[in-house]
Amino acid sequence: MAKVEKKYKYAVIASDVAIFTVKDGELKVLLIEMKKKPFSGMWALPGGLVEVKESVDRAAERQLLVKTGVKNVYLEQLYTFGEVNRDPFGRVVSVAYFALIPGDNIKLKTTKEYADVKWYNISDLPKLAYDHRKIIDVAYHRLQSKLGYTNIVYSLMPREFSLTELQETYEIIKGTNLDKRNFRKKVLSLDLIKKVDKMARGSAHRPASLYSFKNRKYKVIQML
Amino acid sequence: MAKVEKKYKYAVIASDVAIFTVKDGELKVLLIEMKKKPFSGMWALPGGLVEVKESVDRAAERQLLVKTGVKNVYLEQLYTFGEVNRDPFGRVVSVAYFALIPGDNIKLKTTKEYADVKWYNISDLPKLAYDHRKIIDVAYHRLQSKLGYTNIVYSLMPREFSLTELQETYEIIKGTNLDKRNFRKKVLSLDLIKKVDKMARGSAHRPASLYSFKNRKYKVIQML
DNA sequence: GCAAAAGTGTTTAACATACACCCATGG
DNA sequence: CCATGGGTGTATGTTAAACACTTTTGC
Repeated sequence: MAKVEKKYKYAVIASDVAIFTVKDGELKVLLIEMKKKPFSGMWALPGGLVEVKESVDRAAERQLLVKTGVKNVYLEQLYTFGEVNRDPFGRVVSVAYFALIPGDNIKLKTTKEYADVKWYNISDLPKLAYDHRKIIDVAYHRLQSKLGYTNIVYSLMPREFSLTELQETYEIIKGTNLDKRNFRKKVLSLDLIKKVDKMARGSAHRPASLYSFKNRKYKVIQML
Repeated sequence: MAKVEKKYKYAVIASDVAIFTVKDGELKVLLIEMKKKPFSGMWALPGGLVEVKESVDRAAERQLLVKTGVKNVYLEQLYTFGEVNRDPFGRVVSVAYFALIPGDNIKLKTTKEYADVKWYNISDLPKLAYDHRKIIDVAYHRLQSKLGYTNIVYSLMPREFSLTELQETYEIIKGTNLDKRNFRKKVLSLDLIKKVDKMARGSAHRPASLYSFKNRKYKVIQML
C-alpha cells in the first residue's frame, strides 16, 4: 500500500481482496508477506490504493489479476472498513472484496514490493497486518452463508467434477458433514448441473460420473 | 457535499444514508433538495464527506442526527459506490448506509445548505442527484430481503403496536398480502414480542391487543 | 343492530431428515 | 477377492399454505 501523508484533508480509498480457493481438502486464502515497517514479516491481503481514474471494482480486479493472473472469476464487494486508525500510514478506508477461484492451475506471482505470496489455510493464519484478520473473518462468514443460498460454489469447482467432490467442497467450507443421499437429491433437484459423458479414472474403486454446471452465472437458490 | 478538487491523486470518501420509515400506509425515504448546480432542484440522500478524524460509520451517524435529530436507531452499511464519474465535483466514492426509524414524532431539520427536506414515497420518487436512485434501489432491495430473515422490523415500529399494524408493515415493505392467521401463528412462535396489558382504543370496532418487542436487538430469524 | 376490524384451528401439501446396503473398479 | 469410494430409496417428522366464521366495539 503506497504512502499517504496525513496532510490530506479527507480520507482516501484502498481496496483489499480476500481470495479464496479450496485445495487439498482445505479452504485457503491468498496472503502476501510485507516488507515495510511496522508490518515487515507480517502477512496481508492483496490490496492497494484506488487510482483516480479507475472504479473501486476495477481496482479490486487489478489486485486479483496482478497477484494471481486470473480474471473473470467471482468477485464481490464485501464490506468497507472505515475506522480512523486502521492504517498507520494515513487515513485510508478499505473497500474489501472477496474472490473465489478454482483450486487448479493457479500460478502465484510476486513483485519486488513484497517478500512472498502464499496460500494459507483459513484455520491456520499467520500474524496479519492492518485489520486484515477482521476482513478475513467477515469474508469467511459471508462465504459460508452465501454457499447456503446461492450457487457460488460453481466458482470454486473445476469444469468437471464428481458429486462427491462437490459435496466435499460444501463440507470443507461449512465445516459440517452432509448426508450423501440427501445432498445428491437436493443438488440434482436444483437443476444446476448436468452429467458429462465421462467417468473419473485411475482410482482403485468404482469410478464416479462427472458433472459440470449448466451455467456459471450467479443465482439465488435454496441450497442448505 | 463539499467541493473536492480533481487535483487529488486518490479518491476521497463520502457517506450517504437512505433513511426509511413507514408512515400513512407507505414506505418512505428521506430526501433533501439541492441548491447547487448541476443538481439544483433535484433531490438527494443526506450525505457528505467523511472527515479525517471520524470513522465512516460515525460520518453516517452524523448525517442521520443532523437531518432527523435521531440517534441510536438501526443503521447498517449498505454498499460502496465507486464508479469514476458518479460525482461531477471530483472523484468521490460513497459508502452508503441504510437507516430505519419508527414513523412517529420525527421532526425534520433543514440547513442553509439545502432548500428542503421531505419524506418521499418509495413508489413516487422525484428526480435524484448523483447515482442516488441506484443507491435507493439497492437499499430498498436489501430492506425487503432482510425483513424476511432478521427481526429488523422492530426498528420501524413504535413501542406498542397491534398485530395488524405489524402485519401491515410487512405487507407495505414486501408489497404482498399475508394471511392473517398464518402471520400471527408465525410471529408468536418466534417469541419476539409480548402482549402488553393494554388495548387499542377509540375505533368503531373491536379493540386490538397491544404488543411490544421483548428486546430490540438485531437477530437473525426465519420470518418469511 | 350494523359496520368494521380483531381474533381464532384444522387440513393438506411440500420439504427436510434419518438411515443401510449393493456396485464397479484397481491392485 | 478384497479394499475403497460410488451410487441409490423410503419412511417419518416438520413446516408452510390454504381457508371462514365468531367476537367486540362505536355509533
